[in-house]
Amino acid sequence: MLRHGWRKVSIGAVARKVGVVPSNIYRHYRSKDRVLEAVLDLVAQRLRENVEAVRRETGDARDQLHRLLLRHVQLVRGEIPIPRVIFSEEAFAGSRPRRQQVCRMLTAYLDGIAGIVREGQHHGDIRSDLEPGTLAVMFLGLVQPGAILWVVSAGEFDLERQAQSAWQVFSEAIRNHP
Amino acid sequence: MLRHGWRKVSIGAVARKVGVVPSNIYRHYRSKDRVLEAVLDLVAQRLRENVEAVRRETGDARDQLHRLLLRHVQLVRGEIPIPRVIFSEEAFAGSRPRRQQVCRMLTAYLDGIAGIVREGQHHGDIRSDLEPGTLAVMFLGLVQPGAILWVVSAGEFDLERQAQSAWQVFSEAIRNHP
DNA sequence: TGTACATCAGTGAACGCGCGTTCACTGATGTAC
DNA sequence: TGTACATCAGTGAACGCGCGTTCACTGATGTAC
Repeated sequence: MLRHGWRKVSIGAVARKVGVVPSNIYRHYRSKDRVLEAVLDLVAQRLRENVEAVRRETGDARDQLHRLLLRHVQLVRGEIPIPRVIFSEEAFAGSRPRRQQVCRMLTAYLDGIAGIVREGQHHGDIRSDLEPGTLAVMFLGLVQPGAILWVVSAGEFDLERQAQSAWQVFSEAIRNHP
Repeated sequence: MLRHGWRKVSIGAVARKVGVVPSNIYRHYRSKDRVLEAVLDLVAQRLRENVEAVRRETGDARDQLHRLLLRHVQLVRGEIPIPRVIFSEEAFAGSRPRRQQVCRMLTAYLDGIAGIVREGQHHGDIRSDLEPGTLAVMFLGLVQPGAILWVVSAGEFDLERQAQSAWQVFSEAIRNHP
């Protein structure tokens, strides 16, 4: 539905997707912008869930990051194409409050990632001389360019492969060698 | 001008920027899509120039990549905000031929980066066990998430600092230790 | 040097489409008594 | 159990704005002779 970015998504398209007539959307949301708000909330929730999930699944920080990476790839490839949108400039499509919402959401996600990194540093699994914030942003960079290539190439680019290869390099780079 | 993505750029805005009346644009371009084509050509040229420039400036592959990174940051922050657009999903804004054009442009840029990596591997400066293509995409990932954060945070995020820090980690990771 | 004509960037008015949004109306479901 | 009423998701028609695009026209510049 959002394969072409939010701006290209008409209320009509949303309505059709839900099996309803366009005007009906306004029974549930004040405006198109408020629909976007709701979708962004949904994505923020997914991101939070992913961070929590990997923390439950394993204790090792680097393993947590690896799993989070795979989940992130799934999110990007998944049925809600908004994540692609969020991690791109399309974030600017909406109103100012919407942009701030995206900013908060990204910051929260980065905090979650940085939190994992910090724990890994305490446990001695991750090099302590690297700033958690920097690594968190780099972490996003492991998927993002691949995601764009995947989209632009109409699905031809092998996103999983790229993510895996990039992860090997990154994982090795941040590893603490005692 | 393109601070809000191509879809938000009206022919009127383009015309105003050039100091001309909207209808006049059609004396020079058949349609809005063709204007985008021209701008994309311009950006492709800038990317090519950057790769060529850093090859001239220094012989060391890792130094070339470092310089290219800084130039890339400048391009993203520069007056032609299209680069931001290209490295995001906004690439989808245009028609199918436009998307393919973006795809070709990115591929060419990645080829240039991979070429530098390959030479560095031959010279023994960069680890030979890493795939040049993978590293090229990773290279883009050193800037891209930062670029988006910079945009979404309305210029508050320190893009240069992030790029520099990320580069340290990446540079060290691909370095060949004899 | 001067005149006639072609060329073409530039203009303003108008058209038309897409799409977000409004509004009066309907029909089903649930609740009060 | 049955009737009256409120609530609310859902509908279709219509409005209006933004914007890409067209068109007839103008005015300056350059070229032919």
